[in-house]
Amino acid sequence: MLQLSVIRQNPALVKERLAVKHFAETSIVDEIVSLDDELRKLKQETEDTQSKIKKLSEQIGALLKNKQAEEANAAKKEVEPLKNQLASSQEKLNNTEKKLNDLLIKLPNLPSEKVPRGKTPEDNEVVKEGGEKPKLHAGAAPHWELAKKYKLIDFELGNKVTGSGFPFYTGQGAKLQRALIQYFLDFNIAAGYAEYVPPFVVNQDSAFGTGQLPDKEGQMYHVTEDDLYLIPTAEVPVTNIYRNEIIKETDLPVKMTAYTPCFRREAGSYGKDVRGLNRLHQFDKVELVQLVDPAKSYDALDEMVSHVEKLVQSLGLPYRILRLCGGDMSFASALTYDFEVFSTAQEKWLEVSSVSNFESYQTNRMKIRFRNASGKSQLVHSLNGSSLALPRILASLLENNQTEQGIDIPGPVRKYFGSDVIR
RNA sequence: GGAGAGAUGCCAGAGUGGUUGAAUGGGACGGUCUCGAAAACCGUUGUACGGGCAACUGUACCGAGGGUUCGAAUCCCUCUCUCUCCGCCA
Repeated sequence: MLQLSVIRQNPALVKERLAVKHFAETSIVDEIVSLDDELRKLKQETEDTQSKIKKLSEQIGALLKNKQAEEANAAKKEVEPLKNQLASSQEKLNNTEKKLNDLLIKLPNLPSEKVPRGKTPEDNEVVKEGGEKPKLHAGAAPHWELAKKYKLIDFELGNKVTGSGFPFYTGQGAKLQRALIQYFLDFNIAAGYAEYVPPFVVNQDSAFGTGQLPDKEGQMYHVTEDDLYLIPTAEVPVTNIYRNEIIKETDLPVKMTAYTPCFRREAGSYGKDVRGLNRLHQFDKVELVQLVDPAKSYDALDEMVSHVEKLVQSLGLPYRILRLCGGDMSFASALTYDFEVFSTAQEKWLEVSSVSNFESYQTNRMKIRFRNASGKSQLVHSLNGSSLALPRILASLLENNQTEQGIDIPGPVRKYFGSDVIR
């Protein structure tokens, strides 16, 4: 969530920035400012009363030690009305605090200066295009047909065992999936990211910390019996590793990578986009997370974008990088770059990575801080990005690399896959 | 799942109602000493929020949430987690 101090210092600027995200309820900002004023007054009031009670209690203690029972009783009488007063101002304080918090949670992160204006995906800015779109032979097939032809993925079997959106990867398909994961992880580790295998379910606090709750509750699978959520991305458990921690400045930047399956209910999204591997309820992804000094977070973002770009390039896929417009970016993000690869047989761009700087939006919820040079604790900035989401990479790879003889495996993946081609 | 024990500062570990934000030891940091280092000695060593230009100051925090009391780390209740034993099991 946004830092209260930012809102207090410049409510007008906050409103102006929120407009870029097409966030309409700007009156919330004014409400927050006035609730904050009220909160400080109540706090002062409460603390004054507490202070008085504390002093009297100390006196009572001293009196009793001196066996001055009568004086002690008199002092006790004095405390009584103060306690009533305390109870009532404390109740007001709690109510105000809760109201303030509820409103604070409703505000999305402020978009950075670089975010293009605009409302829909068409307004996203293409900042770069790379790679070659291949010319496919006549009769080239979309990936779901190739998957069937080479027995790589069994969608029907997934339907039978679980339901739609939960495919089986079989034989060479399973092996290719595993090879890609391992290649991606090694690529990240070589760039200084520490590998984790996190839990695939998280508790409420963690889901709240990265912004999935309360905003995107319907997006996650909820294990009600234990009140746990299946992770929609490794970002959730991995970023939460540092929840409520103060990181040593010398340990920054913290760079982490993790492979996990991701579970998304995708409620209400059916139709043409869900064909084949395009949109699944369970998919594999290798994720990057960084926790950095706030002064360096945009450099870190650039570095992550270029890291992911190198990875995509190494696979030889045609790609483009988009800077998301205010209307298309996520609630918690300040600036997001999406990577899309071209799926030649479908003639469609598929999103395979989303790299974002969340500034202090997540870390303020999670209280992830570091101690700065002057000894003060300060929120770090959090960033994350996919490197990469497997199914759409697989889809694009199958389609773009198909020949009449088989499917070519990209150079760097061959040693993991153990072969140059799928036949 | 059953029985028992426990949760205190960076760590270990005292503290069972009254100057306890918390003994003691270790670690870390600063200093003295040294050519340098070790040892020894001295000192410092929490977080959050509020007030103040600042020195400073108020409040809260001893797993979490409630309660008893003039006063709670300390007593009571609920929850969570950890450990030991038994059961089950990849």
